[in-house]
Amino acid sequence: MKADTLRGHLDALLLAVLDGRKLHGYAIIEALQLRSDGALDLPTGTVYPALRRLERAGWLASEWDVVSGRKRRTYRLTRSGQQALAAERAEWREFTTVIGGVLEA
Amino acid sequence: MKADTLRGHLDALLLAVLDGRKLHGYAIIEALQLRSDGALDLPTGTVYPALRRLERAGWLASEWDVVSGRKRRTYRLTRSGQQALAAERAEWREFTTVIGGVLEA
DNA sequence: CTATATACGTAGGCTGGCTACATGTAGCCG
DNA sequence: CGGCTACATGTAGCCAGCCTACGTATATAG
Repeated sequence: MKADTLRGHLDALLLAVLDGRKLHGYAIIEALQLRSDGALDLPTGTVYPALRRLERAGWLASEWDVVSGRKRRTYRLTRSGQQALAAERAEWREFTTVIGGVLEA
Repeated sequence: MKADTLRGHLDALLLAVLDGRKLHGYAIIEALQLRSDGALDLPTGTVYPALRRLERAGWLASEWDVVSGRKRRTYRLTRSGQQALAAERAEWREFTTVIGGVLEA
């Protein structure tokens, strides 16, 4: 998959992977690998800044915890993050309808 | 639709709209509007440079003609443009499967 | 004691579509 | 006939957003 195609959909992926569960950054990267059968392997330099951005936007909340000596910042969706996720999903459907419609006409 | 989501899919759109017919730049923009029910309204500063790039890549060929006093550069798919379009379509299907799979899991 | 996996983070670069601008013709409306 | 809108092509430079490359640190296996 070309690298640039991800653009504009990163937020949706991060929100979706946190839907209904709390995960820390490293686990988010692994979860995305799993759910995509290895197709998505996001670098930390992409994911960590994005998570902080989403937190600043009020869509995620985080707290530190320590698991076997290692510090983790664990993220969860906020109420408004849930709404943002719903909006992102709607936009995804519209996007695929529009582009897909042109490609398969 | 967010502006940046288009990134990485523009070539596919342009190739697809030229599949089986010849069109000039202005008509390409209109054709994309039509096929997308108005959702896609690409600026000329996006389309014209992209067409020249695709021509340099060997995927399009163009020729000038004059219709009622106005000059038009009319584009058509080359053989290798056809192949590129097929590849773009395959990539689109993979892309939507991967991202859609994560969003709707 | 070294390698690997786990874990977080930032600075700066790159790329590709967009904004803004420049140019010109045809046809319509008042 | 004068101005406005639609038609038609094109470039220079900006900027958002993701990635590359780096830096830091602990736990566990061999």
